[in-house]
Amino acid sequence: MSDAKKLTDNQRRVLDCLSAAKRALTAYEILDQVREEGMRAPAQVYRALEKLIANGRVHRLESLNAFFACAHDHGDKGARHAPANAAAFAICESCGTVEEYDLPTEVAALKAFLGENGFTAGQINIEIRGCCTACVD
Amino acid sequence: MSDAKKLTDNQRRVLDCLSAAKRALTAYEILDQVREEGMRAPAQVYRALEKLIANGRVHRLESLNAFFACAHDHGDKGARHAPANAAAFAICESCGTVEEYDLPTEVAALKAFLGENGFTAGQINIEIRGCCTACVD
DNA sequence: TCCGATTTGTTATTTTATAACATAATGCTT
DNA sequence: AAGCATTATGTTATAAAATAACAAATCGGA
Repeated sequence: MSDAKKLTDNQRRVLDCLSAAKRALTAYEILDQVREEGMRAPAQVYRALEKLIANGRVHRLESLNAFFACAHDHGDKGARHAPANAAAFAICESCGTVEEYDLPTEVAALKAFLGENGFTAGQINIEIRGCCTACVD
Repeated sequence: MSDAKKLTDNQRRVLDCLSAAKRALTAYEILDQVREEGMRAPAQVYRALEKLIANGRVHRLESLNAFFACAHDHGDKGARHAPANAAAFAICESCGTVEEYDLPTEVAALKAFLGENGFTAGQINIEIRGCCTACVD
């Protein structure tokens, strides 16, 4: 009873494309790259992304309207995200590189704070714009 | 030498519209409401929003593609956000209500953590989807 | 009052994302 | 293996969100 869902061909194409990038790609950038593999329409890409996101294999970076392959292990044995986990994304505004960080402590603190204010937290999204190590020179 | 910028008529119209809402409004929802006051085109709304965001009077909620009036005091004397501050937005998925919370401690911790990883943090965006007090019943 | 900078109004276009629907593939259950 | 539901696919069209470009108007300080 593994959580791993077998990916369809289209989902695999989209995920491979994202995994090969260090930065986030828009749906249309992905489409450009998978066109030669037979995917022709935006809806096909968006559908694949929808599933990949549901599986925890891809994250959507809201502030970029773009998508990023999850840094965690999602091998065929399927170690997907536990729902309680959450990540923060550091986005370099110079080179576009994205780093994903796990912040279990910080996220727990945030949920606790919100809970005290009567808010039941679900999906948490943390995105930080800035400048990465390679670009500070 | 106040930080307060005097708002233009269009900026005032857009801000008033947002201030009257407890939820975030999209640019086109704003446009619908200010049409009767003479604003006709998306570009006019987006331009007003751009300035209001730069002034710290309005926040953009990235995960909604929508805009929200800042909860802080921005009277004519102009207490705008210090750049170091950051906020988190709790978005109720049931009623759409948005609550803005200051999280100076959490944000400082986040910046420190990123700094240790060689990342210089700029704009920080934290958005939490969930369920508000009024909607848990 | 003059000059530069900013704001405005406007039209057109780009970018991002869904709707709708017929067909095809997949995975159970028997 | 046959039937049946579910899920995925391909396709066309459209909606929603944001920006480009440019001429005209307005604002604010020397």
